[in-house]
Amino acid sequence: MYIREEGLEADVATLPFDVRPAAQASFGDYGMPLMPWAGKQRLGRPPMQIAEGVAERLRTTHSAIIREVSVARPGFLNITLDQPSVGQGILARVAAAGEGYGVAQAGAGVKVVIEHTAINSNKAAHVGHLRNSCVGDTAARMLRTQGYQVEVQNYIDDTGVQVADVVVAQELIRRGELEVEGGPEPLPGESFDYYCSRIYVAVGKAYERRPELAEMRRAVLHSIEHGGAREPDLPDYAQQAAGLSAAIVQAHLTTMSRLNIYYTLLTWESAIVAAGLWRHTFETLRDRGILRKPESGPAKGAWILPFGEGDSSSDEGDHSSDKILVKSDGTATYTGKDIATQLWKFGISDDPSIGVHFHFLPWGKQENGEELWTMRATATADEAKREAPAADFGHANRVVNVIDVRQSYPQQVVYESLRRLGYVEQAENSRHLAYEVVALSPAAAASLGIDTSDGRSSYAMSGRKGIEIKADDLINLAIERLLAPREPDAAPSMSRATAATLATSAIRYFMVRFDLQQIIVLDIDQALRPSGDSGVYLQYAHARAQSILRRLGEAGYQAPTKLPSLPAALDQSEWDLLRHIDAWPRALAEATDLLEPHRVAAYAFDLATRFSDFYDHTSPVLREADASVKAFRAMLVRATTQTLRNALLTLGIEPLDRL
RNA sequence: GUACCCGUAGCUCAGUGGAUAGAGCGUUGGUUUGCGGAACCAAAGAUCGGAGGUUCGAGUCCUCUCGGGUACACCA
Repeated sequence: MYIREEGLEADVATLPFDVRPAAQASFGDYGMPLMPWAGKQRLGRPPMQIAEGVAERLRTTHSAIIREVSVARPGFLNITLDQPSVGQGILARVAAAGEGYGVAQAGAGVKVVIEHTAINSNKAAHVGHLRNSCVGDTAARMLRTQGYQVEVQNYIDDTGVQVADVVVAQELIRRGELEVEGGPEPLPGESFDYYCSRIYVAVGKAYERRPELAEMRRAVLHSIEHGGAREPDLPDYAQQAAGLSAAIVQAHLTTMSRLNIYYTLLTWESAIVAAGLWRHTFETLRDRGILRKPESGPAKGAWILPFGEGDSSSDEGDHSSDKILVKSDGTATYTGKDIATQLWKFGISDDPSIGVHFHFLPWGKQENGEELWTMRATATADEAKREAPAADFGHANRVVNVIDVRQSYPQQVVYESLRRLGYVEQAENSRHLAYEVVALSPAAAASLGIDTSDGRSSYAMSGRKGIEIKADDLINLAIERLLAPREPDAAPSMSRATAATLATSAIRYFMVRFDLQQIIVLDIDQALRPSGDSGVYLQYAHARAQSILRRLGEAGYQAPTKLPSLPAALDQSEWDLLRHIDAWPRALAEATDLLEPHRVAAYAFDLATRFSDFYDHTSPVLREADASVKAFRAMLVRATTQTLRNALLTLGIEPLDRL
């Protein structure tokens, strides 16, 4: 309008409309820099003059929601809103949307397969895996709010040496040849995955002392990878390994369900190999001339994917930038099988003529009531009756792989392979959601008996060496700390169930509140702190708000569902709270587009602090005499709980109504 | 060697190229009668690792550099 009236030649669409919340309350509510409009390529006049001009036009429109328009150097347009009318609109929107406040349809009709957790099936989950699962589960929940159809897959590498190692450990224990810290038998109350972690560490030490065990390890691994091929007098290692993997995965699922983390489908590396998906993928890559088989050099006899600029050498020796997909003994590498899995996720291996067929069978009901499915290469006639159609799984438009940042290079190889096979669109719709690792603080490391006298600021975990904090241990410790009386003589103040929910809140919040590229140096006290910027604080804010609503109801007060008008003057804390509630749908949509869960955590914390502000700066709703003020505040509290509730659910935290 | 990530208050971290860089923890001092104090208020605490550059404007973008981490395996 300004441009037209001034008779200026400019394409309005090219001008940035960069409206943002004001940096300071004294500027107004929203600000918009008009400096970018000033350049010679744009309007060609000083920014202050433009700002004055636009401000004048805005003033003369007499909009109901704008109370004041001002201008500040060097060219900001500041807008102060009419609080009663804008606030009324915000409250009405939240009330109308309810649980759907923040929900959008940007992803309608788009199927996303998101893979997370993916813990090797030979040991218990540790806090590093927890970050993966919490980030992945939160991302899945975020995607669902935007209308995406989300399938959560948990990929289990059940064929590698780590599983073989536990089988070797069991065999050595049977022969009475393995020394295990804590004893070779499961301890009373010890879960199976914990027991396996223990004997896994023990067998690792045994390998160092007894090099001749390498032969046994190789035999077990070969048996697992080829199934059936075994000496008649030896145990069936393949079957033993399969049973082991299933039991450990079940233990992982139990751990994750304590944190409200659930899945749609378990995918197994053994099934991908057994169904011929890997063989088909390999043959396709080979037949299209994408692979090479060097006759000499370090990769002699292996099938490689040429990658990068060729070979390079450094002080540490020669490196090939090629990626080996098939080892010289004919077995596939991790990356090779990852390419096959990625193709399947997109539904590319669907063609019946390929002959790759998976059976999808129920694994069991999860605690959230949803069925978990598993994927197998074969099924008995009986099982086939319970099978789900293969079309229900995979066939994604977009694939998200939640894997730590150290796997960036292999992931890049996977996506590049898709591209070279001609699946350019699928390659572009593949996303490696990379996160940094969890390391241990010196205090945490010392608690595991590690020598920290070298003064390093953090210590890497290692499941192989037993240097790790297990997920269940952290959860249990959190519960104990919450149950511990705050005053020396006081009785426990909450039930065990409440403490468990709070522990979940604290841990999930802690695991996602950092930027993904930030290494988390885990300090137990910091992670489980129940005050300040924490999941527990969010729960208290929510419970306090709920308690106000509950007591209003008990007093027979019926809050109106619609307000004829708001009080003319709002308290600053009321206005700040309203504006932040208003920001939720946009904050959630942006966080989801960027797949940055920490933004949701930050939003929830900001909302909770603004509610606390409001709570402490206004007189109690319960005793409010002025009917219109009471109605407004009751609705504001209701809108707050609704928004906070929606944010907590997105974070996978079950909101508590009372503590 | 090559590539990527991190460096912001004593500590742990936020921070769309935009106005006076924000939280939590810790420190110091406050808040009883009023809806749950695991809360709130106030104070102190930052030449955003360093040097150049681009820009009307840089913690944010570019180049160089210093410190820390990771990857470049027929491991997983």
